[in-house]
Amino acid sequence: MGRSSRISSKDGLTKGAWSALEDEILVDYVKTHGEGKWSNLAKQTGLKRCGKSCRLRWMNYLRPDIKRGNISGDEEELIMRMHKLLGNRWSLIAGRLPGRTDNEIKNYWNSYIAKKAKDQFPSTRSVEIIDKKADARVDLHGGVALSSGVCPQQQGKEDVIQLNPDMKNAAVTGPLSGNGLTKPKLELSKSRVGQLSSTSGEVENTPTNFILDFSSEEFCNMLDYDFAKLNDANINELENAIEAESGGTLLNPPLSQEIMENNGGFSSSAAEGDQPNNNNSNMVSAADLFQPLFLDSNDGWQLGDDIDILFSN
DNA sequence: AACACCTACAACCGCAATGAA
DNA sequence: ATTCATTGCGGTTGTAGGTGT
Repeated sequence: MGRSSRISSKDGLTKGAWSALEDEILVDYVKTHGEGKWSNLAKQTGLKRCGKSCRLRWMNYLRPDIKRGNISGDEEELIMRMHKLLGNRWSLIAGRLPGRTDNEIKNYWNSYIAKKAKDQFPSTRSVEIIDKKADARVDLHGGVALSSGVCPQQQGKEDVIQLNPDMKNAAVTGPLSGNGLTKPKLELSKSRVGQLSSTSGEVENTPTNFILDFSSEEFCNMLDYDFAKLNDANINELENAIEAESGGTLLNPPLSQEIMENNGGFSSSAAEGDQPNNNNSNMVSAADLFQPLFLDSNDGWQLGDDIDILFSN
């Protein structure tokens, strides 16, 4: 499997599948010189491979401690849990699975777990959160983290909401643009981000600051919890909110003080390290959670494109 | 048997971070 | 402070082998 054709590039380097002889040269080199200095390898051994290719071959295939094939149930469970927590940070996930490479886990995820999860929740609403800045991505499917990238079976039906680039230091608000339910966008201002973060710790519990003080990970955790309980009623509410907001007017009142008080773990003090409160009786519904996202468009927010949330059927 | 399609996975690519010069 | 090389990461691609028709 994999690639087999051997190509010589313009600079005389070989690309494509590695031969047994090349592997042998690489292994011998690493035995003698240790890992690293990959660029020197080609020079010193005459191997017609770039350093990058050598490193990849060693890390993903030739390393003696690599465990190959048959990912166990325990490993799979761990991968799923880690992915739920970290998104597509394959190297971090691989770091928790001795002998497994990031490439292997990525391949396994893309070819097996994602499909399995899709099959498991074929008709459930899904939500995908993408933190482009942190390079984190979480797909929630009825509360279960799914795959990276493509949301299942709803191509052309995504609603996109773009949030601020850094949950810890920025507000989440702004006008929706786009064409209604098909692809609404939530926008924000990076200049405003600076203003708000400078008042952190002193600000009142406005809905904006409610979101403001969470790291993207904490925010994802909140969404994970809330969306496990997402039902048609608040899906509709959310969709109505998006539709109405496309006119650019204030749609929903801010989160009530009552909601804020009932969710002490979600207060602005979370910035100091509090974790989201997972007590059911104190849960904010998905619609409540997202109400603060739809604020007055006259605020002058500009586009920020570092975090996406996709709602999909 | 032949062909088309699917799956698994090795390898490549582009980008960002890091460190040395 | 800047430039450049190296390293590491995640996304994507290409292909052998498997499976279905």
